[in-house]
Amino acid sequence: MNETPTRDFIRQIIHDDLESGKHDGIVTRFPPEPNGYLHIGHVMSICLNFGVAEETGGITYLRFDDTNPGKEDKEFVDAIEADVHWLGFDWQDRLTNASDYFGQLYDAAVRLVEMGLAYVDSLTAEETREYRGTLTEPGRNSPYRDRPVEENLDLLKRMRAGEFGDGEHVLRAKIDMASPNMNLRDPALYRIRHVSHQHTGDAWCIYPMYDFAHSLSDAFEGITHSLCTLEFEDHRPLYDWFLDQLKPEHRPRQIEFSRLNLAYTITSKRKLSELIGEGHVAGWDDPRMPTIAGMRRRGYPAPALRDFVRRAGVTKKDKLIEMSMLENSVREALGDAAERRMAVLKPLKVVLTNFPEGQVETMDAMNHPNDPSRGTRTVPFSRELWIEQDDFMEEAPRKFFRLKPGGEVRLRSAYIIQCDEVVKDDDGNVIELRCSYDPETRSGMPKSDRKVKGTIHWVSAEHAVDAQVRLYDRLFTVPNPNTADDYHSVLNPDSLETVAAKLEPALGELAAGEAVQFERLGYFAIDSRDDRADARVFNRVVTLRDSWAKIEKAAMAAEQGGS
RNA sequence: UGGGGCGUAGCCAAGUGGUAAGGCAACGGGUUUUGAUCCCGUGAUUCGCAGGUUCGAUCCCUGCCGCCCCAGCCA
Repeated sequence: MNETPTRDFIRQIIHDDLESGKHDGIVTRFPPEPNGYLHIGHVMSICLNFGVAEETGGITYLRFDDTNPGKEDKEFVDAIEADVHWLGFDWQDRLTNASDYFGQLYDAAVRLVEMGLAYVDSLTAEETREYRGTLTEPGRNSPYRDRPVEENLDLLKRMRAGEFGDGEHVLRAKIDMASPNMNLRDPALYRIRHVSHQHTGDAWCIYPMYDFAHSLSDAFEGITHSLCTLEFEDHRPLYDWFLDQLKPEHRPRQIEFSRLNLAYTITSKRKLSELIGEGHVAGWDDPRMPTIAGMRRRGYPAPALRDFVRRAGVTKKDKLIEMSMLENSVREALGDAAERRMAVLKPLKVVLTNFPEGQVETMDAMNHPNDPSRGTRTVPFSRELWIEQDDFMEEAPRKFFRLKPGGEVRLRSAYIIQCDEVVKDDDGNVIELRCSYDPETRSGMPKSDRKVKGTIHWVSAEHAVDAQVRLYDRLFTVPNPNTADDYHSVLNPDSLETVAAKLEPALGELAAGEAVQFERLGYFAIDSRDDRADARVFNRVVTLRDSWAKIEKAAMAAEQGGS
């Protein structure tokens, strides 16, 4: 897997800044708000910020943007740290919080007041909205806008001292109420919130707003390039305004790139949280969730996620990337890494009528057919086997290479068998196949290379390990659930199917965290939450590509086309 | 109808004055004891549209069209 990034427009700017000597080293930051779990969109930002620093020998801060106590939680802090580490990045001792700078931020606010560039406003929230104007009409100055500096200073000190209730006053920058850029219409700098903060406790009852805190925190940390998403583009004039007025030692530059959206998913923290609350998924780490925790539990390898965002690229164009691109990265990573095993998801009994009762043979199966150096494992073989229901068809089309009445098929790493008799229950359902095996066709024997069209997987019934296997599909039925009137209406009711599977014995001892390929089916990983030694639980990471499914689908479409 | 962005194949994405890289998907074919992997091959007379400048434009200019973001004391 190629992890070398192409030089996107941001890396080009950084390259140029190093070349020109504008900067001697690069400093970036990943600044999540700890109010939810990280998702696939954040992976892009993490890889960009940490990646760009790694590539240039620079450094990256993990800074929690904790300016809004009440919405933020320690659980999210811990999850975010775990997720960033798991993705493969290390901030070393550079873990900071916006709250670390509350003192400096307050001093900066006082300075703005002293410079006549900020004032305490006493309008209500509703009044403020009315005064702000609209997209097409300018706003009006607040009647409190021209309070004298001394009065502002006094009021600000008393706000900080806790003399006022929530919402009574707010500190605002004095910029331009007629600006076509709404962000410049005297934005709020501080609001009163009598809420204790996870880090600062009750030391403060006024908290800084994002724009003010972010711009200055970047400056305090010596961030050279502050990379964020497109919706902050028209905040940049404000970001720069703080730097222009306060002239901190370091001057960071904000650069915006487009968010990464994945088809058939949503990344709104609010909606994700609702899915959990309403019980549509089991939690933030449900394997169907587009969260890092969910994808990890599902079994996506971290390198696959990194590869995926590298291939998606960094640009300013809105993107909605197809699921197949992510799946390709996952399959590519697992194709090399995962050892092969056999498992039957929907079992159908096969009895080998000419195989001695009670006899057990031991087959050698390759752990990785594309890499013989990874050795073999033994698989028991006996008179009664399980095969996949889908691998038998009573009335099969010509192109069906699997088992059919009177037909032959090869059992992977074992013998060639022939289907002699189909046993049905009273309702006509096929419940058992009576077959005969050809003793001369055992894998490795001279006659084993006899030409047989199909090869299917199997598990010896008496040796099979029972397991629950969870088959996941996309969470939504439409590519862009965000455009639906109500995303609930496009939830995929079949996003999870649970089956009672039969596994080859070796899978009973598989270590957690190790993904394997169930041959002909897909990649599977042990569920980190529900698996037990005596009750195995596997998650399907992703299916294998399936050209037979395509042929079937095409055939069905042709039939319906009514020729 | 204010401001800020963006428009290159179904989805991503290079190229930015010299005659359209690459990946994913799709579709053919070959190898194969996974209908997997692997390998080979197929796609833009054209870069949102219309004019203009130029010997020559995806790239420069003008106009138009479409999509996204902004009216939290959220981030």
